[in-house]
Amino acid sequence: MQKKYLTIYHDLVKNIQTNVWPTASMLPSEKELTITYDTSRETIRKALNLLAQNGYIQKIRGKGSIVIDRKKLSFPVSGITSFKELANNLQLDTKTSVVNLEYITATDQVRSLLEVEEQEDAWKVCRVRTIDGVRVILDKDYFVGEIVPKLPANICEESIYEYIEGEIGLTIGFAQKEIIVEEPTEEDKVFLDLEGFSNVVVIKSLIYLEDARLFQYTESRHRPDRFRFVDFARRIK
Amino acid sequence: MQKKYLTIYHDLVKNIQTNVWPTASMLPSEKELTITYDTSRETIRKALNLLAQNGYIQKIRGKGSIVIDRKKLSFPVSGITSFKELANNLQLDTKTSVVNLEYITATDQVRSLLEVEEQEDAWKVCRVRTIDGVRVILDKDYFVGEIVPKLPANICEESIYEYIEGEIGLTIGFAQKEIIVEEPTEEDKVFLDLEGFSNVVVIKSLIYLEDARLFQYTESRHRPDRFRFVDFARRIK
DNA sequence: TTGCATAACTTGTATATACATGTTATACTT
DNA sequence: AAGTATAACATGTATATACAAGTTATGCAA
Repeated sequence: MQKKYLTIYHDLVKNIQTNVWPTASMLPSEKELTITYDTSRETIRKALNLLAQNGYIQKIRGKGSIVIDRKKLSFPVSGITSFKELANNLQLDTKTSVVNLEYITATDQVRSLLEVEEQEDAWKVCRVRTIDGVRVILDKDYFVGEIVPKLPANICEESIYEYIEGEIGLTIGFAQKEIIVEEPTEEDKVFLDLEGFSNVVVIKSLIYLEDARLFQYTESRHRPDRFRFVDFARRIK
Repeated sequence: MQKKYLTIYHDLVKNIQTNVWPTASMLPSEKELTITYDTSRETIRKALNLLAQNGYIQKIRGKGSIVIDRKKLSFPVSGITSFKELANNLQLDTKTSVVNLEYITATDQVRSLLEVEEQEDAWKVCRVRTIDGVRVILDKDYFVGEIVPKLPANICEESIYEYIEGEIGLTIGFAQKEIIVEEPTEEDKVFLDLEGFSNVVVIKSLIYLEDARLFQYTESRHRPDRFRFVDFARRIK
C-alpha cells in the first residue's frame, strides 16, 4: 500500500509550489482536508507536520496553517542533496571530472574517519566540479569497502548516489555535517581555480545508512565566492 | 497539564546524555517504554520521533531505536541558538560590546529586509563579540519596532533573546538562514581583529515569531578561523 | 547439522474518539 | 454603542485498536 500521508504531503507541497496556496495564505483546515483526501485527521496531521518540519508552513493553534515564504532566502540547499540534483535544479552548466579513484587499505586517518577496523578497505574518490567552465569545488569521498564493494569509474562521473541507492539498493538515513573555513592545501591550489582566494569553505559530512551504519565520509571544498548554504531551523522545544 | 510527550522526550535526552544508553546501544522498545512511563504507545512514539528529528536516535523498523553518536562532529550549533547560550555551553571567555543602538525610521534597505511598511520604525543594534580577548564576531540586528517597542541598552549587553522571550513574552517560531562568504566591509575592518584575513563568513537570518510574523533580521559576521557550523540532516522523504 | 517455516517480537500506518485549548464571529446584555 | 458571554471552529494532546511489515529466535523436519 502506498503511504497515504506521504502522498498527501507531496500533493500539498505541489500545491504550494504552484501557488494554489500562495505565501502568507491559509491552508484549508484539517477537517476540510480530511474530506478532500477522504482520510482521518491524524493522517492529515502527519502530512502537515512534515510540511512544518520542512519549512513550508507554520501551524498556528486555533487559527490554521499559514504558508511560509521559502523564496526569501531562495531554495534550501540543506538536507542531503547531491551535486547532480543541485545542478539540475539550478540549470547550471556543470561538469564533473574524476581526478582520482582508488581502492585503498585504510590509513590511520581514513580509519578514524570511517571508523572501520584495522586492515579494512575503502574507496577513495577525488572529483572536481566545474561550473560555467571554472573549477570551484573539490570533492573527496571515502566509502566503506564492505558496504560498497564495487565503484565503477564511469559512475563517478555521474551520480554516485543514484548508483548507491538505485543499483546497490542502499538507503541513506541521515548525515552529520560541519562547515568550516580553511587555508587552501596544495591539492586545492592544483585542482581549483582559486584566483587569489586565500580561503576555502570545507563541508565535512559523515553519511549514515538507514540502519545507522556509517558508510561515507566526504570533504567538499568550495571556492568561497561560489559557496552558499541555506538552512531552515525550528525552535527547539 | 504538562505535555507528557515533551516530558518523556527530555527525560530520554537526559538518559542519552548521561550515558544510561550509550552510543550505538538500543533504547528499550516502545512497548517497554509505555510501561516505564505509564502511557500509550502513540505518546511514546511522539517523544521518539522528536529524538530522531534532533539527531539523538535512528529508528529501525523491526529492530528498535539505536543511539547516534552526536559527539562525532561535536554538538550541533544548528537550530536557533543565541550567542550567549553558546558561550555558556562552551565555557568560553566571552564579552559583548554594544557598538551602536538606535531607533530608526527604516531605510529602503532595512524595509525590504524586514518587510515593513513605509515610515515604519525599527531597532538597529550593532554588537561586537569578543572571545578570549579577540574581536571575532560582528552582529548587526534589526527588530521590527511595532513588535519590539522598547529595547533597553543594558539588555543588549546581555541576551536580547531572554528579554524578548522572557520580558516581552514573545515566542520565536522559526528562522531561515543563509551562510555565505564575503569580503570584509570597512565596518568589519574597524570593529573586528581581522589580522589579515581577507574574508568574513556571514550568516544572514530571518527570524519569525510563532504566528509567522517576521520580527528580526540579523547579519552575523565572523572571522573565518573562528567560524563553525554543525548540522544534522535527514533524508527527505 | 542444516535449512526452513513459524512464532514472537519489533516499528510503521491508518483510523476513531475524547477532551483541552486557542481564535473568531455572533448575539446578547448593559 | 460598547462590552461581554457564548457558540462555532481551529489545532493540540492522549488514548485505543487493528493490521502491515521488517527482524530475530525457536523449533521442527530433512
